[in-house]
Amino acid sequence: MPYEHELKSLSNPIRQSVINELAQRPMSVRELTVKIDVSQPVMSQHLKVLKEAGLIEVRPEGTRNIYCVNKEKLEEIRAFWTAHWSNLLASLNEQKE
Amino acid sequence: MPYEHELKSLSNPIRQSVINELAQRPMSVRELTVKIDVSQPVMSQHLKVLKEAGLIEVRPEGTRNIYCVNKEKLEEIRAFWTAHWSNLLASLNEQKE
DNA sequence: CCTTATGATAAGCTATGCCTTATGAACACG
DNA sequence: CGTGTTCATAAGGCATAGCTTATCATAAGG
Repeated sequence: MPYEHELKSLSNPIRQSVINELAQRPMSVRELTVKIDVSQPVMSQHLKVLKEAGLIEVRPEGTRNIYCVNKEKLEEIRAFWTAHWSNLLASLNEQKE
Repeated sequence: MPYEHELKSLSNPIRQSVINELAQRPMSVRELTVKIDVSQPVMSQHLKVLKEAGLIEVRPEGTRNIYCVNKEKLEEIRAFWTAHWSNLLASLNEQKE
């Protein structure tokens, strides 16, 4: 099963929120900890998971680390899931007939 | 975030395989343990999780329990995800312009 | 009945996930 | 430089996930 790692990364509420926030605009760790209500180390840990899954990227800017989503990756995932679920539901419909 | 419970259920490789198998046709626990290579108790435990998430259903047939996917539920989830990811990627595209 | 097949569930163990607290590194700024 | 801000990461703890083994219930079939 492809994209297992990515799917698992996205199965956590905080990380889902991070993706949602970063889809609006790039943000520093500090900003994210304020928007989503978590401690700074927790945020860094979740960001690490998302980064290792290739879902987000970092760019240092002075003392701050600006995170943004990896657009290509998200589009890849969307494409895969769309296809996968189409097949799934297609099989299901064949069962009935 | 809606469908969190369902998404989490689907974030496990064995449970993903179960859904894939049951999308082909309804199956007994025994059949599933053979197709996917796990012990019977493990399979029962994973089936319980999927059932509690509303993704599958059971029907007793003699000594066997036949499991099948809940088609309506899967279609609900697909619809939600499609919409959610469309919004996500739409926001992303607005960032660039 | 007795036996066999099937499957649910409990108990116990280990690994993992996610949090806290503490610390150190890197940069900006006076 | 010294100080403050931002952030990553290590260490430790606790809850949960997921496995094994063992057991029990139910139905079919002689």
